[in-house]
Amino acid sequence: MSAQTEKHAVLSEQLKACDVRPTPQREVVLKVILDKRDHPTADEVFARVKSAMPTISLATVYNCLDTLVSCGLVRSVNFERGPTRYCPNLRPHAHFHDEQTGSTHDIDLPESLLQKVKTVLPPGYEASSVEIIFRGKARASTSN
Amino acid sequence: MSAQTEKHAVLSEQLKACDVRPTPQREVVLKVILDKRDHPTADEVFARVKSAMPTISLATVYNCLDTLVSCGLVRSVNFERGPTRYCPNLRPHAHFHDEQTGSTHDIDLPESLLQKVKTVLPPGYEASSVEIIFRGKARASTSN
DNA sequence: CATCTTATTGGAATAATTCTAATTACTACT
DNA sequence: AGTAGTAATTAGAATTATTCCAATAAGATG
Repeated sequence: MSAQTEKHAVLSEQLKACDVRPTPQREVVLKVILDKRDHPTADEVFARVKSAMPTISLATVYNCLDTLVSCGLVRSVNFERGPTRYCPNLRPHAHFHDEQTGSTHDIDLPESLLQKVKTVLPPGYEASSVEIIFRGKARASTSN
Repeated sequence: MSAQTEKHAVLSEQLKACDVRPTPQREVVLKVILDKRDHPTADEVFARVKSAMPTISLATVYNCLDTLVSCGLVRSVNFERGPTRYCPNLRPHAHFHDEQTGSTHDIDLPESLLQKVKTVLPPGYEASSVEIIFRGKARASTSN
């Protein structure tokens, strides 16, 4: 089995495991998000996907992204005003938003910290997720 | 001095202290945000402001909100996809977003926790702010 | 292979925000 | 007070981001 075919099979399995039909569109959307590990907007995903599949529509990209988010293969993030961004990193992590460059960096979060943070919740509050966004400046920045 | 006049004077002072001209529009926008302590969108602020000042324009509401945010009298928050919301609570706090009701609750954050959270940042990262958003369900919910 | 369901498509519709150019309100001088 | 200069407001147009819709296509089920 070629590397290509195998990679394809992996994506396909990930989708099936979430009970969503592994359509070519979903596979290619998932692929471009996993390939370049940044935080693209739907439009940016659309642009990247078009080279592999020129006939795909923007509506489908939105549909696929929503599907991938709701089955947990991709996370969506909203920094300030502006389009929703999509994130391939599924480990618990925070986002650091560099205000000078506009770039976004993932910051791994140990489970212990997440637990600690949840202790500020008054009784009766059940958090299913915790999102942490830092803003500021970073010395060396390459990713986004 | 009447309570009304005095309140007016306070708002006016707050604006001047930030080096922004205390225009009637800015005062009324700030007032409606401080009066009902929820997390309104620009449109909701516009609707509330219109009863006090029917001639105000939506563009002005956006302008005033931007000004108030940048001089630190109001905070802006972005939950998922959707319009920016504005928050009168200036104490350090997190937001709890109740997924059933859609309501948002402020959760006070002790300074010690903020410090603790910042320890996850690698060297070279300087955070000027930390935003924390919980999502989940809360037992008793009234505010938003 | 007929039927039923689900996904995709392109375009129109809506929502949220920003831009623009014209007017109005202040401020600072004289 | 009068006027030049700057800043704020206004209404509406323009832009951006996203969703909706109706028609077609693809896949699953029996």
